[in-house]
Amino acid sequence: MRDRSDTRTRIQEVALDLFTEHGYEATSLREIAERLGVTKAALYYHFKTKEDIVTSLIEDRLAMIEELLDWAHTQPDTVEMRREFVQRYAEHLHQGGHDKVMRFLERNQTALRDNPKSEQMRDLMLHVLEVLGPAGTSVTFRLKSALAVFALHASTFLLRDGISDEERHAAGLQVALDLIDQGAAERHTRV
Amino acid sequence: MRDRSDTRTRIQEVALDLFTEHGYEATSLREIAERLGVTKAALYYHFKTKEDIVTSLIEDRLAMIEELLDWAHTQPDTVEMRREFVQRYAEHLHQGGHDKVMRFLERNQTALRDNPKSEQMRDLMLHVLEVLGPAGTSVTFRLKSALAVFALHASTFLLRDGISDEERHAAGLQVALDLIDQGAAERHTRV
DNA sequence: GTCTATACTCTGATAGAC
DNA sequence: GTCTATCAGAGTATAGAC
Repeated sequence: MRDRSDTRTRIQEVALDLFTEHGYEATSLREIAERLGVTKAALYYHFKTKEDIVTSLIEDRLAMIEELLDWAHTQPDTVEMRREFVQRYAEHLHQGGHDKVMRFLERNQTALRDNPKSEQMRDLMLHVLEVLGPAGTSVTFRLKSALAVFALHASTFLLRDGISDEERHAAGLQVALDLIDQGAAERHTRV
Repeated sequence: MRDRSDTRTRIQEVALDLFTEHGYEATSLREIAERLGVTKAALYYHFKTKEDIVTSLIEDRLAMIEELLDWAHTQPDTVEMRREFVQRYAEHLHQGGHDKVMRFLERNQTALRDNPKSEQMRDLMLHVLEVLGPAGTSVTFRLKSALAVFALHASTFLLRDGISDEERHAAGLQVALDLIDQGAAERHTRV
């Protein structure tokens, strides 16, 4: 992956920024090219289509979640496992800009709904939610599990004032773990 | 507002559906017109621009949140007030399809970022978060307050299986109130 | 209040020179 | 690996008939 050209990487970075800031559909290839100081045609040398840029952005992230899910399926279904799962998830999320990718996907869910890789991501995220809040458990339990994941994704931009990214991540993780613990207490109180 | 023509209302309904499902930018006026069985030009009789359709969709919602914020500012800053605030917010949200509007806005944040009414909504939502988790309180407290609001917005589509909308709303409200209560307990544990 | 017809702009994408 | 030139299609929007 690192033997790719520098331009290719720069295209990915600029595209991710613009897609997240202005939206996928609202960002034209002309805009990306302009910010890079090249022409549209140059982009087409590196990526066959606009959709291909998105695909390249998502792939690493998909692999990481798949790996994490594989691990979870070898573990017993306990609170400790779910805590550990959330911790690993958070760790991976803040590596290699994967939180940026998740933010991009969240903000462009609808525009990307026909993108195969994006569908795959939605599918994997449902599996993540299934690990943290299996079907058959109470509604509030499952909702809290989903919120735990969202807390990790959103802590970066939900907390505004002058605090560092590390503090944001720590707060997100703490709140997520709190939600997991609460779930454990009420998990079987109603179905 | 009810003295408006039926066609106008139908345009709003179809537009909201398509904007939410396929995304704002990805939805063309041709698509909306086709689904309604009219021509593009007919749309332009009722709305001056595509952006105007969005504006008309948001207005009611803006008024309701403003009203709620006005109420909050006459109240003392206590846990009871915040619980009451959340309950009223939830009630308003599920009236007149306002949850649909919020979902549309959440899913199209980026595409709508230059829309004045959408900016106004973001601004009001920051005030809502400020009521529930004032600046100066702990980071986790504020994050939980934000998650409480998100729980209300998201309960409708975060819970998939065969449960009714009423059950979804009830679960969302319960989880939101839980988060508010927790915040009260830890509010001053750190700044 | 809704139509047809049309103007104009921008989009993603391709072909072929350097 | 990047360029110029160009394409067809779709976008929003307008003018004017009915």
